[in-house]
Amino acid sequence: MPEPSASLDEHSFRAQILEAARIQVRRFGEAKTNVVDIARGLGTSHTTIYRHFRSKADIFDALVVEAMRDEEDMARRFVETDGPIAERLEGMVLALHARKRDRFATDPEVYGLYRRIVEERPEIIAAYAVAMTTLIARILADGRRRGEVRIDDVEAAAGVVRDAVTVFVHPAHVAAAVAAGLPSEKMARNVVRTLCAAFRAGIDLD
Amino acid sequence: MPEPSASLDEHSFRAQILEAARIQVRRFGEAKTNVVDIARGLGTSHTTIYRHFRSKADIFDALVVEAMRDEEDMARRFVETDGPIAERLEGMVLALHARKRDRFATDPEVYGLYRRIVEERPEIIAAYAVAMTTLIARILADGRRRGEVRIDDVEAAAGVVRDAVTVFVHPAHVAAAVAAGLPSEKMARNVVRTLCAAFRAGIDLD
DNA sequence: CAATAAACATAATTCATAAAATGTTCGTTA
DNA sequence: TAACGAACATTTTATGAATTATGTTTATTG
Repeated sequence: MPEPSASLDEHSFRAQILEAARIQVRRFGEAKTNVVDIARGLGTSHTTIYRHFRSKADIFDALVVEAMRDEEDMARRFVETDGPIAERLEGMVLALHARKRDRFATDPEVYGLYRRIVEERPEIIAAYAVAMTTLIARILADGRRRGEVRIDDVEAAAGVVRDAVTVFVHPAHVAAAVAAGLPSEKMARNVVRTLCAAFRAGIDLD
Repeated sequence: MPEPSASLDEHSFRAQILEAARIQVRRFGEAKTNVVDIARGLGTSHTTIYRHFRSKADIFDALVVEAMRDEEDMARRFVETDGPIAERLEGMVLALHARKRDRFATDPEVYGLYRRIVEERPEIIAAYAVAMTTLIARILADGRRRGEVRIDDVEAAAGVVRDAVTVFVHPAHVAAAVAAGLPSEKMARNVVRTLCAAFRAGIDLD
């Protein structure tokens, strides 16, 4: 470890910038948030911020990526838990849905930052999808090991779960579902139960 | 029938306006299409168009609704066909996906009109969802009648299918999948097969 | 020397105003 | 008299100058 404190400072400074940016966006919206204001919120100049982030867009991206990591951490808890995979998958999907719903309701401006990522950063979305699919696959592999399900291709089955529940996890769909007052929890539960019923019965996928 | 020809003319005039609008959008894009230009394309004045449509937005909405009806008609063919429901559901979903993919590739400007509807006209989306769910329910009911599947609640099961395949039919997802080069057909087939496996095995839904 | 901010160039945004498009009214015509 | 278009009011958008924001360079400071 050549410089542990430098790395630590870097991390905490990044976190401070992100927190200052979050506060600005929350109060004034994405459109009216500029880098100088973020810097003022930290009592520094905007030049300093550009030593830690390449651009304003990078700061906003980082806020969304941070939220995605939090979700991933939350989802991972269902991987590391014991129990029937039907319960764990259902818990994971409902937790992801609830988290998004909560963020949309309590922090709409910050939540809205997802739009840029969905439109302009497909690789970030793809990476999130890969991470989530991996977590799902671990649960399914667990179920197969315990003889709870009969799945020949765990990867393909995980892809099926990921695709089938996307509508309950994708930020745009969650926002629309909340606005429409849909019974998303019930709908998501039904989808997960159906998928699990198929896995218990056994399926052959490509 | 008081005035059959008036209604017929009305219908054909509407269709002519929509066709003129489609040509304008295709050539110059949504942003640069105005009502006067659409009227010029028909050799009439914009006032005449306003006798048939309340607003420019209404014209664009109608173009999207027209495409949705075409899709619904296409989907209905799988309801009215004989055969195992697994094949019919798979055929329906793949056909809907292929239609969107085709429209996105060959007519991107007109395809892009869906954005306004998704953002600002949730009731149109909801009506489309209801129509599609009804078609799916008819296929599932058919399968139950023939003893092909064991489903206690056909409505709930149809909702499950609708939600699970939304990611393959929603215009935004189709565009993203095409852009990313995903193997959507295979993914969709796997989802439909999984759902049908569950229905064959039997499921109890809320 | 490492981190910072002042100063700067470039890009984006505002603001005022002109132009054009949307949507309505009403007289004309077939 | 039913449909149309000319003329009109209102809203939106295009235009260009002024301002503000972004991102970089350079000098300063602790």
